[in-house]
Amino acid sequence: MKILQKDFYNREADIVAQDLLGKYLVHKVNGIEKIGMIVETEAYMGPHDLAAHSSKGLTPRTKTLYETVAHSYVYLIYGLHYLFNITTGTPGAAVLIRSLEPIKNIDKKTNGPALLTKAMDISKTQHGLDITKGNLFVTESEIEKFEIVASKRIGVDYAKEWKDKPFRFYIKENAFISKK
DNA sequence: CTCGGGATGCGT
DNA sequence: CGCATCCCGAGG
Repeated sequence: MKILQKDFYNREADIVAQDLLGKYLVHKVNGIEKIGMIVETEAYMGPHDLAAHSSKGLTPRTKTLYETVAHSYVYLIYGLHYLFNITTGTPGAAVLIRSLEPIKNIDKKTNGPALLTKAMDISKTQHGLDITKGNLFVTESEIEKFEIVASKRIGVDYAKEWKDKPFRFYIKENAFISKK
């Protein structure tokens, strides 16, 4: 199946976030392909978006956000959970993958941003990788048409005028949406 | 060097 | 609702 290339990611984060729905996230681990269909995402638009890590400025942590397109941005939250993002066209912008529907070789829960990183074996080791080649990438799929729902993002109530913006996207009535 | 907070999940 | 439990950025 066709691997999504840089031109796909080199657009605004909210566009990429919606386009990623229904695509397959693939991670090859020890020769085994773990595959999940992306069913829920969130867009973080860039430094002006107060919910985005890049709004704190260019630091060692946010370097990948500023300087790459189509790379993985993985970080530890609350001291124990890894979250997986993909950098997009605007410097400082990224898409958070929030939920997957298990497709192949998945033996853990995937309906949440920290759950799917465990199930897909994604952690700090996978930070900063080029997502258009190597063992971690996203492919096209033959999923039929579906309806996209937009809503406010989760857990960003501190982000002032940005907290209620509709940058969370998910496939309507999919069973693997992260619970509210 | 300290200190505080955070894009969560789970059990109560 | 409380807890697990850690990295990073700001300030001294």
